[in-house]
Amino acid sequence: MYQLLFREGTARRGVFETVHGTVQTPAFMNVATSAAIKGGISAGDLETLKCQVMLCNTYHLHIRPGDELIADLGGLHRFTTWKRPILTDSGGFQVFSLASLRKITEEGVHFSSHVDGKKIFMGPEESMRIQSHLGSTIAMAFDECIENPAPYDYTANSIARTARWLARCKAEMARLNAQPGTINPHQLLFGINQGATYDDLRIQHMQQIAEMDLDGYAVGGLAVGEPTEVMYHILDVVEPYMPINKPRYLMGVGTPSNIIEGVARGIDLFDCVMPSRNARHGHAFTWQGIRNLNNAKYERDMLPLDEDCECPVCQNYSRAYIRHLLKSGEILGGRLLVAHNLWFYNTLMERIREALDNHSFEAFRAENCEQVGTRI
RNA sequence: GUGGGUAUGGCGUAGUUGGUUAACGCGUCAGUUUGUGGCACUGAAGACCGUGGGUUCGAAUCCCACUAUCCACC
Repeated sequence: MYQLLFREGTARRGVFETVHGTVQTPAFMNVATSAAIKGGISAGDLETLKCQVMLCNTYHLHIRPGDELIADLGGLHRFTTWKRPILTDSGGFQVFSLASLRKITEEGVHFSSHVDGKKIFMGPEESMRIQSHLGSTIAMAFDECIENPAPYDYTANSIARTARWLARCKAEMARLNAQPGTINPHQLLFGINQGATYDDLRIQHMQQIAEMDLDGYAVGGLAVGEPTEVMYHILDVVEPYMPINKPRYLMGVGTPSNIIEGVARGIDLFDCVMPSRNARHGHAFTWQGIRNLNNAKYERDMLPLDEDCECPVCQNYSRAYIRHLLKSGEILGGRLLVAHNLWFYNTLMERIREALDNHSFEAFRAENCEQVGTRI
């Protein structure tokens, strides 16, 4: 149950109640594709890092270790020991990212497993069944994330099919939630807006799925190669058609400034692999911008990653030590950077919420966002 | 001491019927990364090819000497 507390311009401050606890929005969901944050961060660490929601992936967990196995073991919460909300992505994005191995039909998508090449079929019902087995707090609809650029006609056909799939997702989710023995009988379902970069198709599809009265709405198919201004434009275009009393999720986004600009355009939830992936490649997000800890200039730098950061890493470790760990291939280097970056992202959201609470979001945005002044 | 082998960017190597800007891996330096098929990807710097002579239009490549190093033998 989402409650919109108030708005500053289009930006929203809200509270999202779930069976696994409350989420203060705007919020960033920490990506744990295979039921683990890459880089060695545990569920216990995540609490310390101020994470509110963990995000896992249907496709990956279906392939390994198998959703039925996880169901037999009591679901994702018990499996991972994470007690707060979990959102599971539907596998729809893999239709896009594994494009060379797929075949899309009205029924669903035929994949080849990236692990062993085995043929896999996933459609709306399969995705809902898997996510029900996982027992996540929020299930995402099974959609097609259209690649960029995409022809108009292809996009029009695709979003019509994604809408039909959504109806099937909703029916199947209702059926599964009502079944005795379901791990999370209150599992929520979010629909996903598509339409590539076409204003009219985006609006048309948003209107269509808004009528289905789902538990939340996501904007998908963005940050897939289009210019940032185009992404912002699509958000501006779609926002008026998103239900006001439902949480809104911008999938896969983004940089700190992308997130601030997303909040400014009425988005409540975000997720992105950047803080973890970039950390593994040596980048630290800081309030002074990105630092590449591989750079030679940090060789003798005994300052913390970010002098303005209160995270456990910055309280204890120096840039020089972390650079050494990275150069030596020690996994601790990546682990410390991932921890710092997740703290940074979760703290960014905290500061955004504080700014909203103080009715100073626009000032915060102007101070930090690259669209206006640029720091992060 | 005798015989034989080897000497190519920081390290390890490729490169001989002599022919345009000497290749590769690692390392170094820098960049990329947006619902994660990723200790990934892209790019850059860096060598007058042990030293000195010689042959040749032309030598990392052939010849001589020297130096260093390795192996075997006395």
